[in-house]
Order: sequence, then structure tokens, then C-alpha cells
Amino acid sequence: MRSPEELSALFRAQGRKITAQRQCIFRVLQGDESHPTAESIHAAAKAHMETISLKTVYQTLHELAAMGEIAALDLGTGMTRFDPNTEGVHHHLVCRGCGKVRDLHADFSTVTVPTGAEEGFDVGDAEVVFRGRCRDCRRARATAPRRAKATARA
Amino acid sequence: MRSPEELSALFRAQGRKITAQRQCIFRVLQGDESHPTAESIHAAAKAHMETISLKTVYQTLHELAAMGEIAALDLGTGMTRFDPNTEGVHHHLVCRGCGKVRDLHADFSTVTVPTGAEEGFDVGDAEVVFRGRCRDCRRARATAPRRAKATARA
DNA sequence: TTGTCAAAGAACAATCGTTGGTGATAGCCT
DNA sequence: AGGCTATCACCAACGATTGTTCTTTGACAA
Ligand SMILES: [Mn+2]
Ligand SMILES: [Mn+2]
Ligand SMILES: [Zn+2]
Ligand SMILES: [Zn+2]
Repeated sequence: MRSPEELSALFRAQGRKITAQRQCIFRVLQGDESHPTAESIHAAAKAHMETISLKTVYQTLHELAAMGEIAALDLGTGMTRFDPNTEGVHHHLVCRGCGKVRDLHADFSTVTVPTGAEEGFDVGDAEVVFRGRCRDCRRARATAPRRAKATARA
Repeated sequence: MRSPEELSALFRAQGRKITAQRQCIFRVLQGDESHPTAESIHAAAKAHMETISLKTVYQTLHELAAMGEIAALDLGTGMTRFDPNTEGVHHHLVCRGCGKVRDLHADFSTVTVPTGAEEGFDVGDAEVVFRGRCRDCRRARATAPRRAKATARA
């Protein structure tokens, strides 16, 4: 994702309006590596701008995603996660316990993916999602009751 | 997934009742490789049993999933997909156009997944989802208007 | 500056897949 | 047969997301 200033310039160049809400969202996204949800972005934005609406957050996130400035990820946690880091191709570690998402920089270039032609399927891209337990959840589980109900809420 | 007869025996052994609805669902699931949704399973079941309710279908599917007889997959198509094929580990091809899901039997055993310890993340398993276009959608797209709206409905 | 107008925002309701209640009926199993 | 489940129909709720409507605002020209 570009800097808030560059994004503002981009928006302006595309005829979009530069509003305080959008700039606020730009700033909130800037450097956020938590793969936040729309809701958590909204919460963070409200800390700076009490009146900003969730709808506006969704709208702006979709615009940024359509522009390729951020990525919208469906990682099976129930909510769309947004990723301002679109620089390098990377994969994700998803914690089954708390839903936290972390980047995984690993090389899968040597993986033999069947060509689309031979299966009739035009493979666009491979999405590798590793599910497991983050350190915090591993620790918590060590002392937790064995059949803890998976709440899956972040 | 086991045969309808074996499943009936299993249910009986667990104190669950063997009802006509459940047997109908067992039969519908048997050999279905389309990774159906609850709704499509319901539709197929209704063809044999007009009065079966969607609720019962959901309930039975969840029971089967909890028993490990089928898998419930979140492949980002908006609805949970159910997979009666739990025999071999396999991955999935998801069509971005029509949402169809196909099995992909490919060997990723040589992929160097970072060990959980070094990242503090206990990797349970890797889920590889390939997104692209199936043959039908490729054909359709060749003649379709360029900005066709993705309906994502199977 | 100020007017104009489309774009953006706020508030609210609706949507979708799914789950939860209810009470009544039906049917499995001992 | 009798008890206990499962199922039914119905209706409501859920959370994430989107559509609607009305109001406000920013961008640009006069
Ligand atoms: Mn990321
Ligand atoms: Mn499969
Ligand atoms: Zn965790
Ligand atoms: Zn397709």
C-alpha cells in the first residue's frame, strides 16, 4: 500500500473525493500488519474520528482493494481480512485458536502445480493457507480444559 | 464417507436414530463429487422426499462432519461446501467464475514448510486452494463481454 | 469567493447463509 | 406399547455485508 499522501493523490487523479474519513482510513491502514477486519479498522478509525461509519469503511476498503492498493483475503475466519502489504507475494498463517493472521514468506516456486491445460482448469494462483496454533494459543491450551469449544472469534 | 448402510450402523451404534430423512441424505451424498452446498443437498434430497427440511439437512451434515465422515470446507464461495471424499488428502480447484469445485490430487510433500517452532506457530496443516477458471467458464468468457459481473453463485 | 453538482457520508433497513427457538407430530428402538 | 428422539413447520435471530435514502461535503468553474 502506498502512503496516505500518495493514496490521496491517486484518489484525486481518479476523480474521487479526498475526505477526512478516507484519509483517516489511509492512516489507520498504514503499516498495519495485523490483517485487520473491516470492523477492527472501523474501531481504530473511530478512535480518531468518532462519527465515521462502518459503511464508509467498507466502501473505502473495497475501493482500495479494487485499485490493488490492499488485498481482501478470505482466510476462513468468518470475516474478510484486509492486507495493506501487497509488495511481495506471500502466504498466511492462520491461528485456529484466536484467528490471528501472520505473513509467511516462503518459496513455493518449485512446487509442481499441474498446468491448467491438462486438467482443463486455468489456474490463476495458488493460495496456501496454513492453519495451526499461534504461540499464545499454544500456551493457553497447555493449561486449558481439553475440549475447549472453538469460538473462532478474533 | 462410508456407504449409507455403514453410516446407518454407525448412527445406530451411537444411539442416533435411523430416519428416512437421514438415509435419504446418506444416499444423496454417496458418490457426490461436486462438493455440494447444504442447499443443493437439500434440493437433491427433496427430489426423493418432498417434505425434508433444510434444517434437518444442516443438522445431519454437521453430525456427519463431527463424525469425520464428510468434510465441511470453506473455500471462499460464500457457502460451506461438503465433501464426502475424506479418503485421501487432496486439494481443491475453485472456479472464480461459477464456483465449481474439483479435487486436485497433487503432491506437495516436498514443499519446505517452515517448522512451527522457528516461527512460534504450530503448523497443523497446509490448505492449498487454487483459484482460476474452469473450462466452461473459460469458454463462456471468450465470447462474453469483458467486464462480466462475477455472480459467484454456483 | 461563491455557486453548483456529483460524490461521499450517515443512518437505517435489508440481505444472505445459517442457527436458534417453539410446540406438535411422527417414528425409531427397546 | 411406550419413551425418547428426530423431524416438521414456523418464525425469529444472528453477524457480516450491502442497498436505500437523505443530507452533507469537496472539487472545480465562474
Ligand atoms: Mn499478509
Ligand atoms: Mn474434495
Ligand atoms: Zn492464536
Ligand atoms: Zn467455472
